[in-house]
Amino acid sequence: MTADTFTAVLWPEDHGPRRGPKPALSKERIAAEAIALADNAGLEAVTMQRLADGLGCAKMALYRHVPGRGELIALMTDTALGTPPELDGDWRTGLRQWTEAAWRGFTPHPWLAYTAVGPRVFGPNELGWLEAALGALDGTGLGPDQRLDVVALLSGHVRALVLQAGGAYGTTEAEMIDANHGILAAHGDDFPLTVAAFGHTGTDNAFEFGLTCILEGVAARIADAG
Amino acid sequence: MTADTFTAVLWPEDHGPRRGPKPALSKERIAAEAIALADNAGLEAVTMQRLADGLGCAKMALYRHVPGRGELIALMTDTALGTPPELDGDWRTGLRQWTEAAWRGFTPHPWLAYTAVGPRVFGPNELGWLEAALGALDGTGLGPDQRLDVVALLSGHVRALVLQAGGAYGTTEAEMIDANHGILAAHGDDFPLTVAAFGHTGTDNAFEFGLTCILEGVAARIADAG
DNA sequence: CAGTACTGTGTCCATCGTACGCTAATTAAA
DNA sequence: TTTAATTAGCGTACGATGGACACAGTACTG
Repeated sequence: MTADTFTAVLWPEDHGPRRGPKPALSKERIAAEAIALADNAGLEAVTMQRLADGLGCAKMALYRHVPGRGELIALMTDTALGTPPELDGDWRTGLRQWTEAAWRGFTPHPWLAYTAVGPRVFGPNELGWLEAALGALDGTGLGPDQRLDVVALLSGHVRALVLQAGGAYGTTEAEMIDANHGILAAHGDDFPLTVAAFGHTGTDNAFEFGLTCILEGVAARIADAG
Repeated sequence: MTADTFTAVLWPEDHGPRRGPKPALSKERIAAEAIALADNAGLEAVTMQRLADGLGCAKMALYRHVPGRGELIALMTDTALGTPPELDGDWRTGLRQWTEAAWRGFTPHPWLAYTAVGPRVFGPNELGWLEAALGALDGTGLGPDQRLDVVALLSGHVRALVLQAGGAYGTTEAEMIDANHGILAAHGDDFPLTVAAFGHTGTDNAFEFGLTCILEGVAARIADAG
């Protein structure tokens, strides 16, 4: 019931010639403006009013093109994901390319980590990304379930890193870091290992570390299966 | 500035004897009721009004104990996380215990996957979980940054699995699955591998698969470092 | 007993998503 | 060419939300 409206927005059908006035708005324009808004001011800044202001139209005009806010966010999400990358090489280099492309794609749109998550209706771009990753795993001895697990593992890693690097919008990331430093200064005796871990300046590449770990583990499973 | 209020809620200071009327409410009661509400009806059902109704008080009474909704959610989060587990054995069995305990802890509170994420002010329980995981990694040759990376990897895996298993609250998970089946039925020609992957009934244990992959990869890095 | 600090409450407000009906524009049918 | 059907954008209105603020009563302190 509600899911139908998501499908309608994400998979538009080509209607014939329409009758009324020429539309001044379009799903594409709305999505582009909403994405820009979310990139600049965070997802919670994407309100119907602000969106309409940015587009120079009335708030209610948006509802002619998008049934509601949820569907709008789904549309933003699939649009911002963009078209999937072309992969080459064996499964390992292919998956590495895939994950790095996803990382590059997510970085300018940190809010994707909140919207491209959980049970949801897939859009064409998202399905394309999934298909590309499964293509890299084709020919390995992994079963269908396990291939999906691997994709979930890699996309989960990208999301986690985006969240870690990104920052909450309500309060600044620097504020949070300050607050946590203050907490550790006050209660650090109870958490010595944590204090020690945060004491060192983080110079390593968390994305690379996690990606290598995952691919190493997947290689072991492929070796098992083969 | 805003982060201060989070610290104040999560790390309460012991004030001396207070003067006014005996409080009928407490942070603990509020948190418990809010957690129950979120477990039953989803995080977005946790509204100040409903929370007050459940507690039998006026909406504004809540603000005497919790400065705002954000801080309330932070409090719910740290409370629902509970106390960290005791680990034994080598790093590998310790981390496995840790991750399985987190998985068991998250399952009754799927909304944790949305709240225990991103830059945020840590509460005592959350720091305790972190300390426990770092304890398991103590003695391995990994550097401080890499230890934090491992913990992020494991907690990210738990979150991803909770989201996958849980379900969106707005629309039923079954609805979403139906919608996606319809989409694949209509546009499946463009995504043959995806169709094939979803065609098989998922009998595997995604949590176990991912956990094993990650631990295998971490073992390789520890071997490198050692 | 006075004063003071604190809890719970009622009222009020800006903002949010969105339902509904009107108007004007455009094309299909007569 | 007229007329009817359909559609885009808009204005108004409504319920729900988070929260500011002032006021009441209550308990401890002097």
